[in-house]
Amino acid sequence: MEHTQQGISLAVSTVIFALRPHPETGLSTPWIPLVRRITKPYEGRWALPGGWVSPEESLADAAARNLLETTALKPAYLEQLYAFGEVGRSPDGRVVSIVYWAMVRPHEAERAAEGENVRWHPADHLPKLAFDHNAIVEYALWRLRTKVGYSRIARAFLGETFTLAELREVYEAVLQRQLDPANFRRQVEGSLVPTESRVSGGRHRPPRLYRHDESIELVDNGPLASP
Amino acid sequence: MEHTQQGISLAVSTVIFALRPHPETGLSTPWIPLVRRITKPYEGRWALPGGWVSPEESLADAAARNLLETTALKPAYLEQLYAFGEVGRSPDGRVVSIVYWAMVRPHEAERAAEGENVRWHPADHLPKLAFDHNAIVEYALWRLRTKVGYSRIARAFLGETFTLAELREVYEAVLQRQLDPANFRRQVEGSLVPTESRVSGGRHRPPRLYRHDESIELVDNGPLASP
DNA sequence: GAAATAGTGTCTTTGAGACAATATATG
DNA sequence: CATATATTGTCTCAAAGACACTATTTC
Repeated sequence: MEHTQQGISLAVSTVIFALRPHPETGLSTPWIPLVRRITKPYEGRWALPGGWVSPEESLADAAARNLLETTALKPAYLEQLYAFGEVGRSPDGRVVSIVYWAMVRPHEAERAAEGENVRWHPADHLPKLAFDHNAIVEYALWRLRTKVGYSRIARAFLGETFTLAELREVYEAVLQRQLDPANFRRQVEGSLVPTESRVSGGRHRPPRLYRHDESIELVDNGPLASP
Repeated sequence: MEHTQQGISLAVSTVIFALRPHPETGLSTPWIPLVRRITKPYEGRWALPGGWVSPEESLADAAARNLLETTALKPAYLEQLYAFGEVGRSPDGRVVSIVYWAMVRPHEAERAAEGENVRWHPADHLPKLAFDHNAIVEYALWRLRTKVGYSRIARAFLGETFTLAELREVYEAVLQRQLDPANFRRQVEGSLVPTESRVSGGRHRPPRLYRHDESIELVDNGPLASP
């Protein structure tokens, strides 16, 4: 195990969210990729993707690199969640984990390397994970739901253009409740740019496509970022 | 310098807030204690109190211990702020700092050990600090102001009992604007327990004393805390 | 035209805030 | 009683939500 001269190891892990249909209800719901541990503490258990921080990379870079290496995913949004450093959280030495959380677009999520040791799970129905990772995912879910309520990050789950129905379905998937289409439109319309395109093909009035207002930053660069 | 086997040092620092009169306006405003650096990187500069994390203590314990050692203060509220880990933030090796922020009561703040190398400063008018500490204080101030708006932490600046005017002055000091006494009363009254005591002595109608609703937790135990 | 969703209009409720009015202490 | 703050009352405005209604496409 790598560790500091202090005898403390510094790790980075990431809770990666993508939206997929729920296995039972079929409704869109958050999923996360987990990695099966192949080394000693908690061997065989599912865990959050992560690894050690190297001296030449920032914490966010370490999170992004690790995410790419273990799942081949590039996140549309990445934000620091919390630093977990309780003494007994790893049975095998002292580990402080800086945990990030991320959102990936559905097209990106399909490319995710899935296999024997990497698999997606519905975030609200996880097996018993290694370390304190169950509690960490709970907290990340809480942060996702809270932040969707007061910011515009929900659109990180979508592509370049989208209909209001698609955006509403993202909110419904995250918040796990139905939203009124009429009221929803009024709430988000001001921060969206309408395009001239519409989506035809459905057996109903074709909806307009919208685009993100580019003046709104999607990536969280942390408190030190200059605006 | 202590550092990990990874070659990364793990530090803890704390932004400690107490309310005192502003040197110019005389109005109550947030102050923070700073420590003068007596060792090489940024020697002579003011910096946030902090130190290295030892393997036997949690991050929050390390913050509280360090706070006690350098300023002799016990916080009424302590919460993790952010983990700062940019590569170049210390000119002398790689340092990752887990930063906490704290609130202390006025009675406690008076006991603070002040001297040549420890001094209180108004948080909105600081000298050029060591490392990235100016930006960190900015962020802590932002967190304090934001959180006062949607939670009940403001009362961590007060003692056991207090009048509504005293509580309102805390909000006014943090938010830096006047609040209507009538509307303020209605907003906070539901979460306070009225006592039978009143404060006499002023040349006006004596105000009632209130107490915290004990069912509301003041200390932030982090996302892993079981409720 | 039937079905289905897109999109608009309107009413109610709720909370924040401005501000007037009344209450009760001290000197 | 004058003064000063405590405390209550009332009005306005804005946002959220419920829900009726109109629009436009495919089949």
